[in-house]
Amino acid sequence: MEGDGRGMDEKTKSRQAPAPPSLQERPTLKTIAFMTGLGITTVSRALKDAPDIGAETKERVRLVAKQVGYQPNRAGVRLRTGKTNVISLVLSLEEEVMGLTSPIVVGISEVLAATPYHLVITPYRFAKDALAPVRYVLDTGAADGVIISRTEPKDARVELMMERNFPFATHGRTDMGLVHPYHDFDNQGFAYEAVRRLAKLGRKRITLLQPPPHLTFHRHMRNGFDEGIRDFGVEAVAFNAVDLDNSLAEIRAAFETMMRSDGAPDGIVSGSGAGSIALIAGLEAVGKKLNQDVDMVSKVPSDFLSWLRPEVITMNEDIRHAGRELARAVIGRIAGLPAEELQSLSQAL
Amino acid sequence: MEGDGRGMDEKTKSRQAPAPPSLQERPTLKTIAFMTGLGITTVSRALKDAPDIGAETKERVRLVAKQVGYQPNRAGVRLRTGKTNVISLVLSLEEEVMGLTSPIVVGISEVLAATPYHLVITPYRFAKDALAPVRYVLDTGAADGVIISRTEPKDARVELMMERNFPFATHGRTDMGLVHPYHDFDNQGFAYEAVRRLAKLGRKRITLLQPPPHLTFHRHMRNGFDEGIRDFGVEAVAFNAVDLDNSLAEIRAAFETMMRSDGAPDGIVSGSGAGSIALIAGLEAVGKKLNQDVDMVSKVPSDFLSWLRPEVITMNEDIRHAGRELARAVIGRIAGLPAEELQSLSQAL
DNA sequence: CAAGTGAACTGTATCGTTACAGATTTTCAG
DNA sequence: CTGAAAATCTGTAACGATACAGTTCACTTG
Repeated sequence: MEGDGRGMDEKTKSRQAPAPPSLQERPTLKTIAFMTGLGITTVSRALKDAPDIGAETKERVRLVAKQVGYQPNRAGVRLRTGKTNVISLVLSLEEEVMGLTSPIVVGISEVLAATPYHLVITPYRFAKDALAPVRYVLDTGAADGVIISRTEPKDARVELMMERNFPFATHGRTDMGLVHPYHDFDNQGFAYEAVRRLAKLGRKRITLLQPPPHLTFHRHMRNGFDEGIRDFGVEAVAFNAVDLDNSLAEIRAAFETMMRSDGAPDGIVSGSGAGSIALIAGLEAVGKKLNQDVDMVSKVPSDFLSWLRPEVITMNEDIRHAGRELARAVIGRIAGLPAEELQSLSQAL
Repeated sequence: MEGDGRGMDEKTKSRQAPAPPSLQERPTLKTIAFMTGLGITTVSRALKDAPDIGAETKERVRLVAKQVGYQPNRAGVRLRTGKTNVISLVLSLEEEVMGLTSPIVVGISEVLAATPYHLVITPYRFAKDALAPVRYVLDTGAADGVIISRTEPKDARVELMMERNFPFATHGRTDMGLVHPYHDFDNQGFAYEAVRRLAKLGRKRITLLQPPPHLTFHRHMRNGFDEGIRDFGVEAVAFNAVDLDNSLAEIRAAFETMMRSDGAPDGIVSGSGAGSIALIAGLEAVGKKLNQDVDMVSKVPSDFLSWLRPEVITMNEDIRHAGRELARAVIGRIAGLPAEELQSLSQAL
């Protein structure tokens, strides 16, 4: 077990001459101080490359520190300075459709690996509790920075963190006139391009499986879609019964109903890979065929859909990359870079 | 920002009569001590329900603590006691096939939410570095417990943590004669049942897309498969060119080759949903059809495969449940429960 | 009524680190 | 050679919590 403390005070040591630190334990500043004959403060400052420490001393300290494998005790630093070296990824336990979470986590981890930051998952159960985990982090100082997703145009979390001047990055943009770090996928571009391709294939009546209306990227995707409809002279078919947050079963059922109706579309734009699966199932349930009765363009997180339904036109969203960008953004914010420089948008591959 | 400290010492306070804690800041024991007129120690012990504190006092302290929203400072506790209240999930950044990570994380989070534990992701990049993150946690005391996956029969990580008597749980079993907490899916049962079903469908020549040989569940799945082959009087077709760790493209290519060869199988057992997709692609590339030329049974993490290829017989592995079990297991271990009681095996749904 | 007992409470030191205010030595201008 | 400024280095206190060793004080008990 072990590490930071022992949970038991050893016999009180004489106050003046500090006993030599046990060499068995994990090295601390005291260990290095003892080995170099310097004071603890000096060692601390030497490792920080402070200007009032001699060059040769710094070298010596660094050498010994490396030799004994010194790593600052996180609890000590945190207690003294308030710096946690933690980035918190705030996750909804509900949005468990098709695990987009994994690649984000991997992307973030990749970037954090080269830093002293640890990644902590801070979950919340229901959409209405989204503010709670953020508040928790702010109130308890549990992290130095936060990454959130499922961003809304007027996002209370963003507002709160801006107000407290707390470093964060959002997956998705907001629309409140507040400048903050974000990474987003160009959903507008995606939807526009999707409509273009369908139109080019001769499709006339196009529908969209869209994100839930309260999320920002609903607007983006919707805008791109609507522009496409206008620019390419095709017709939009409303599909508002369900959105990407519905279960696959619900999407399938709703789409099946739609495809049986009179005004069934002949072109489909799907905002997610998982949703596409449900759409395809619904489609085929009514006996229609891809590339024949309808065409479909889908945003996908990986290319597995192409393996099973090569007829679907896929546009790839690199979520792992999003994770990397988000991690860079928060860290940049913590380092004090201006938010303007920490915004990025990525295109479909 | 903030929380734990201010990174700046306020003007030195008089030593004897401790200044009243600022009411603006986050409450500490000192705050409660001041409000109740008790000593800091008393407050601490009252909140711990120590036997030497009066019942009425405890009640008073609890009330005030709740009132001001007291939450123990994690850094303080950690520094003093070594207890981190952190569970570390050690993850390979490579095993990024089809994100099984998400549901595990969600499952763990669900359980930890009701405890003071936080979930920290500790990644490692390459298989050969698997020991490094575990060593890191042990050496730095970064967590109170660890969860690992991709367990091997002789697993160096398990050995190390057992030796140091460090609480952990493994996703998958080991085979070293060491008793430790684990959760595992019954891969043997799965493979046996899979063969049974294929045999029942009249399939005679059956092959297996298996896990990489160094992982424990390779043996389990293999054993179940081999037993099935024996018990149901069918023939096993070797497929050793690739395993579940290969890329989908590689699996597909290898399988295509196999299906073109003389001894092509007519029944397939697939150890993963992602692998199945590659197999199906390979299969169809050579013009063969499911339910016709071949039948296939696949272990899947969710039922989306059934949506696109209902012909495939699927057996569900509930990975989220695995996450929950693993979290319970580590916590149980930390609480001192015997390892024997913290082992679980789950069947396909 | 002195001494002992137990209940209830508290002060001190400490975990590892860093901010701050010295302390000591060296170096030089005058 | 003197005094002051640099250049280096160091002790102390504090962050918040807890283990330990008391301290108080009301009661028993003989």
